[in-house]
Amino acid sequence: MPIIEVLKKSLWFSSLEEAEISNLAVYANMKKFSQGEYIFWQNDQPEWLYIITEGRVKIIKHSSSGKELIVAFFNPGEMFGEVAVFENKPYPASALAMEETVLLGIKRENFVQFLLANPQVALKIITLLSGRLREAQGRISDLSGERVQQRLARTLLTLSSKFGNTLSFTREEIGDMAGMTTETTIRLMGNLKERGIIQSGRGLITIIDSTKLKLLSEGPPKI
Amino acid sequence: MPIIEVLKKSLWFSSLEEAEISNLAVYANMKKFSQGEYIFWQNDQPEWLYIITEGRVKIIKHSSSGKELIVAFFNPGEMFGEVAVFENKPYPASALAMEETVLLGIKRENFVQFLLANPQVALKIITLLSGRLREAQGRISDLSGERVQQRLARTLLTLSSKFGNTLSFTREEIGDMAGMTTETTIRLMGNLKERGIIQSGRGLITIIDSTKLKLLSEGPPKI
DNA sequence: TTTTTTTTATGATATAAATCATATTCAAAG
DNA sequence: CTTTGAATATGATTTATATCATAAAAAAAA
Repeated sequence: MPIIEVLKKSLWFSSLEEAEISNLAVYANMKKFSQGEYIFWQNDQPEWLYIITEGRVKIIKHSSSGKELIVAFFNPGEMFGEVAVFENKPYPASALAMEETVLLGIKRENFVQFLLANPQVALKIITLLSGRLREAQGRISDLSGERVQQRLARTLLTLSSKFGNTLSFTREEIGDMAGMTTETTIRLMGNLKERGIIQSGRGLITIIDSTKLKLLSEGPPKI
Repeated sequence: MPIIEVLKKSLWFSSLEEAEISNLAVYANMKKFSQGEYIFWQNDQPEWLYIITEGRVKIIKHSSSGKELIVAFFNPGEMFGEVAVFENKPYPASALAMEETVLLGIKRENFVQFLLANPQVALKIITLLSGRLREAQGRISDLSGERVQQRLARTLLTLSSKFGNTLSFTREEIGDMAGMTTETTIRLMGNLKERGIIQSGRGLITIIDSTKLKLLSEGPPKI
C-alpha cells in the first residue's frame, strides 16, 4: 500500500486535506519487522514515531530487578513512541513486534513541524495522550491498592475492551501486565475457570461472564 | 494581579503575542480556595482547566477500597485538570487545595478553540502530557516490581526534585504517594534516619544523603 | 515417532508488608 | 496550663503472595 493511502486510512490524518497528507507523506517511511524483533529499545534516543499499518506491537519496560512489565499492546492504526518523541528524551520502554509487522515511521522534527501547521491533529494527539495518562493513573491506583484478584480482573477487562472476548495471551503475559507472578496468575485463572467466568486453553482465554468479572474488579464493597 | 499579568507570567503563554493573551484572558477566571477545600471531585464532569497562581494543590484518587492515593502535587505556574478537559470525560481524581490557593480557570471549549489558533501552545501541552505519561509509567513499573524500601526512596527523590531537600509532608502523605501503609512508612523512615540518609521532624523531612537514597531506589544489583 | 521446549498445574515454604493494638510525643485549641 | 487531637513510634500477629520445587500436558522440533 502506498504511503499516502496508509495515511488517509489512519484515524489520525483522515480529516486532513489531500495536500497536507502528501506533505506529510514525504517524511514518512515504511518499515517491516518480523516476529520477536525489537523496534526500539528502552533508553534509545528517539528518532521515529510509529503508526502501525499491519501487525501488533507490545511495549515492555525492563525494571532494574530484571523483571519485565508489559506496558501496552498496540493494533493497526495506533501510534506509539510519542512520549519519547515529544519530550525528546530516551524511550522509556522497549517496543517489540509480536508478529509480522509493518510500520509507518515519521521523523520527530518533521512531525513537530507538521503539528504546528495542523493544530487539529495536535489536538487529537492531546486527546490521545490524555486518554493514555488516565489509563496509566488508573493502573497506578490499581497496583498500589488492590490485590491480585482485582488486578487480574481489571487486566482482563482492559484487554477485552481492546481485543474482544477472546484473548490470545499466555498466563505469563497476563501476569506481566497485571504485575504478578506467573504462578499466581495460573492459580487465579484456574479459579476463574472453575467459577465459569472464563474458559481457557493454551495461550488462549475466553471471557464468558464479563459482568462477574466487573464485580471482581471492583473488589469488596466499601463498608 | 490582573488576569493578563498572570497569563504573561505563566510558562504556558509567555511566548504569545499580547493580542493572543488578551484574547485568552477574556475566558479566564480567577478563583480562590481555602486550605482543605476541594477544587473538583473525582467523577465530576469537567468544565474548567486550572493554572495555579498562588498556593499548592494535591490530586488524590479515591479507590474502591476507600484508600486514597496521592497522584500528584502542583505548584504555582503548573496546570492541572487537563486529562479530563481534553478527553471530555469525568475527572479521574479529585483536586484539593493544600493551602490558601488562587487559581486561574479556563473553560474547556474556549481553551480548545484557543489551542487550534495557537499550535505552539498545543505543542507545549503535548510535551507536558508526554512527561506526565512517562512519569506515570515509571511509577507503574515501580509499584508492580519493587518493594517498599525502593518505592519510598523513589517517592522521596521525586518529591525532592520538585520541592528541594526539605519536604513538608507527613509520613501518612508519603505513604499515600508510595502506595504503602503509614506504619510501614514510619518504620522505613525511622531506618533511613538511623542511617543518616534523612533527618526528620513532625511533618517534615530533610534529605541529607541523596546519593545513598538513589542507590536504594535502584534496588539490589541484577545478578 | 520420539524428543525437546513451552505452557499450565499444584504443593510446600518463606517472607514482606498489612493489620491490629497500644504508647508516646508534640502542637494547637480551649 | 490543661486538654485534645494529630503525628510518630513500636510490638505482636496475620495474611497474601512470592519463591522454590516438581510434574503433567500440549505443541513444536527432531
